[in-house]
Amino acid sequence: MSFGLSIRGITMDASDVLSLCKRRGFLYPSYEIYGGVAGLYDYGPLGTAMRNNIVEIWRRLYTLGEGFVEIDSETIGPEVVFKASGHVDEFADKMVKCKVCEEAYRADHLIGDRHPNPGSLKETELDELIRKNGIACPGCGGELSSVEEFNLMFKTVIGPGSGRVGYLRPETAQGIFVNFPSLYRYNREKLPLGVIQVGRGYRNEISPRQGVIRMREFNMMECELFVDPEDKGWPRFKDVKDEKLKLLANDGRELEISVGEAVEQGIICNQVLAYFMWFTQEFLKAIGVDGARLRFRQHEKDEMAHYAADCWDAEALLSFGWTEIVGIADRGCWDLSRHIKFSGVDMSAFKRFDTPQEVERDVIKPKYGVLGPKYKALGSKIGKAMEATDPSLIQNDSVTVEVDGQSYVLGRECFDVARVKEKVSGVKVIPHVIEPSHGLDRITYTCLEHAYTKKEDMEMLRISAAIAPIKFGVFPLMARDELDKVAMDIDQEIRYSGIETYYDDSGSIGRRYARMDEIGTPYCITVDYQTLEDGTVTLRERDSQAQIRVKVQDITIVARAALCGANLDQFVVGESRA
RNA sequence: GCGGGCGUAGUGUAGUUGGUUAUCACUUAACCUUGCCAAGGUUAGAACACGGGUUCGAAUCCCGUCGCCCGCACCA
Repeated sequence: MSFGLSIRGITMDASDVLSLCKRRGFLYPSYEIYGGVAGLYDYGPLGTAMRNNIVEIWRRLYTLGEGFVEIDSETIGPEVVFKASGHVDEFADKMVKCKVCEEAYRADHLIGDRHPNPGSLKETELDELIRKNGIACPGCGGELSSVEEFNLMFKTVIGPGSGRVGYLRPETAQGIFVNFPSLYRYNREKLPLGVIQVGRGYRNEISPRQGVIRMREFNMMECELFVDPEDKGWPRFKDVKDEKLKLLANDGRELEISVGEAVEQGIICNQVLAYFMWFTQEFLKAIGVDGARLRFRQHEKDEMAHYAADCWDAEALLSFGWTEIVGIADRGCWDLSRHIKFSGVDMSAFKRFDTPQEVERDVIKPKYGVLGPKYKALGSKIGKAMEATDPSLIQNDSVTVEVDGQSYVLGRECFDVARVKEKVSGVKVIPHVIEPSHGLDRITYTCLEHAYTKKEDMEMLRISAAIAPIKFGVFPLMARDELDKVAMDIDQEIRYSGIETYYDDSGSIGRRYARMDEIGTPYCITVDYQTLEDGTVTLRERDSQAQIRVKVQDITIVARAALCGANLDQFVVGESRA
């Protein structure tokens, strides 16, 4: 594919990156002293710091930038939540496999109409039906294995004894949906309402592979944006409509196109989805994901999740191939509708009209004076039922209502039809949900792999300064003659100003620079003999290896300016060094 | 779950017709040295995945377990 060609030449072995990550404290395989567990990884000191930086940038973009709110919901949920979300049925498939061709099938599908409700059967019952009916592999006719449940959610029990069945959440999203009524009230009953959540999700993957790309316990940053279903525009869309996106549409087209055109041409189904695709792209670039190795791929129609109306994945090119790191879906009203159905709670939003509308309509007015004597105690019940009946249902001058399971036909003598005026100040709508959902571990790993460079056995991470776990290395050129003391003071001053540093006085200066390069520290400050004479130090930039001299007294201001990517010329004293 | 491959210091490795104290490099730490990009020296630390068997003797052969990697399948 054409996006691949532009990056040909960057060949990467994930094991190099993972090896460095383990060696330098970014990632450790979990429980390694016991042999490890596939699909579980721990973040080391540097990995944790870096991931925290990514989360903080993301959080600020959504809360400060877009005015969204953040919540933190539980990771354990009762079964009904995941019945409503569809995960219980989607996850807990009863599977059989052909012993010959190894094709896997859903057991209940194979039963077909040999049973009225195959989906309700237990494994042993399914087994029995398959054997009794001599059902074989539909593909090759081979013998089938016994039925096994493939449950990709971690099941648990809430409370002692037999308790309630619960699951570890497979996504953070449901925690937002179930809180929608409270959040909507919090937002003073207005749409749009954006809610974000950062947290862990759990999926008992059959076969986790590829390092942190598919984990059994993983970190997500999810946003659920509730919008008016009839208005999927976005106020800031006009500001970004000329920005470019690289798209791989599900009609097979690959194109680089502006956000505005993509919506006009119907490639992306609405403004708000397109806006957040751009927003996602900017976020990813800001933390150091390589734009040349980033694209958006539209889900195939049959690939689309059970809830999605349209879905685009932000994919990064990694050594494993193009890998989904963010999914941006229009989930329509699916989630809220399901929770309405399962909980019985009204989770609609009230869409107030600008001016209340007067609506005239006909209503049935029962004549209680006639109903009472005729039906006695049932009279008022029948009357209420008649009031609730639409006058268009009147047939042959009579209306039929059902009360306590009994039908009553009421003739014209029992009611009038009257025209009434009603004030309607709005309508109830079920909000639609736009969901940018980020795989935090995959994003973190992408930053590491895209930052990884190797020159003649020298490995380094060109991590963006914004997310680098250590911002400044501080060294004395020699650990003597007071140089170390001065360097320690500078180190402390920068740390106390809120910037992460690493003090190092062991080994040659080159080795110390190399150590910092390897963990992606963008800048190093070195105290040398000139420092003692004129109060200046060298500031060395990682990628260019260029050095400038700056005043010790300016050091925290310079440090801050450097991290913001500001031009440092105004701080330079004397000659710079290549 | 199936098929294949593989488990030796933090990392990468040598070592299998069974044979003394398990090789080398990098890394790490301490000291010396070192006036800006992985210099050098001395010393130190650190490994045969686990369990059982065969044998006078097992990293090496056999059996089992566990784990990892790759493919198949699965992937909301």
